[in-house]
Amino acid sequence: MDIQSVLLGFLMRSSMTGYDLKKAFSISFAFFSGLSYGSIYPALKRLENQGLVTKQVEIQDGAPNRKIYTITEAGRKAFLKSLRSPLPPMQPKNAFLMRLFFFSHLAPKDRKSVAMKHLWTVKQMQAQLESVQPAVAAHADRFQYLCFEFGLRFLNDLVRNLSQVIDALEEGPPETEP
Amino acid sequence: MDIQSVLLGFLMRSSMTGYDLKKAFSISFAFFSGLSYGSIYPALKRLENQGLVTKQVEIQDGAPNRKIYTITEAGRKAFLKSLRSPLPPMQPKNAFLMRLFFFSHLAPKDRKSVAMKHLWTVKQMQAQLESVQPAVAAHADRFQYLCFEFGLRFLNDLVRNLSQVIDALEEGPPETEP
DNA sequence: TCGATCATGTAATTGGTTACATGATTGC
DNA sequence: GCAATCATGTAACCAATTACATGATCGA
Repeated sequence: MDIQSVLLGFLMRSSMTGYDLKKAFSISFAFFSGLSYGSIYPALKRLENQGLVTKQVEIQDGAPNRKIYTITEAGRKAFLKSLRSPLPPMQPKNAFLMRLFFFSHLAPKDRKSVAMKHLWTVKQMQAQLESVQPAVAAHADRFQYLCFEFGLRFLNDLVRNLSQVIDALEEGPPETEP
Repeated sequence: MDIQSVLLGFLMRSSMTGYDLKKAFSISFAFFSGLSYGSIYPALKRLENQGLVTKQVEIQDGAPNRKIYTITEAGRKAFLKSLRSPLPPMQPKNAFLMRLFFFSHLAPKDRKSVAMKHLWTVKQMQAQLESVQPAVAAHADRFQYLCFEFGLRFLNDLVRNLSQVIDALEEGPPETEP
């Protein structure tokens, strides 16, 4: 799902500014993605050119004028179409696996160190996601909560998987000690 | 791990051409990444400029001259350094979760359809990875085999996780039928 | 008084992909 | 005769990030 469709998805519920959209996105997708203004504002411009959203300008004094974007009928149609369209083939990129692939070039203690550090960061993510549970439970709809639970299970599985790798690392042929 | 380090990683074992490197990479990393000539050749040029590899040209008649790249001492050092360097914070991007997040806008049967199709593609990947097992067992070193096993478990877990999402989809409040 | 929040946007840069351009050899 | 393999490289393009630019208001 491209950025334009995501923005349309949020605008399905209510009209918003680019700034609001960034916040909504950060809260909801913090775990599995990210978005910056440098991509949001141009995307909104494109959506407007394509007639998928309309813009109302609210004049402000101190700050820049707020530009509130509202989804159009065409926008709703486009969003629903993209929501049903086939998912692109996924490639689970994994920086840690790249390292592991070349571990033969590393001393045993370095291998363990790299792997353990990675496991630790994953556990950090896990803790962080768990800590958000009350907020999610309060605001998410049924499907958004399913996303959250998917994330929890995903990280749980990842921790188990990495732990097995680390175990296998330990079991390795005992290297000659000095 | 950036592209340059990966190329150095392969060159640690033996000298190769850009063409060979692409093949080596495709075989080893097909599951979790991809690389094209459009990034390999420029990367080799950068590595050469930085003195991390040297180039020997083998004159050929029909085809373009083969350019065999060999890693230097500086290259080995750089590779080992990058292998031990901290992993960048990972973000498990997931196109399916984006969809799921907005599922409330979809009819129940469309939800199930999208989710089932995704599950099917993941199962395809799983089957494909399993089919490569003999080749991997024959050529991979200990750590490369660990990568392979990680991949198998990863896909297995993903299938379980998605199945649970699909189950929850079915359990949903019965919508009024026409 | 300092940082956060509100609010917009552009320019430079990154890190890739896809398509284009070339052309001989080998196996089916 | 046609597809695949060998072998290099560039140019156009794409989607995104980061840094830059601006500036008021409000709470600790």
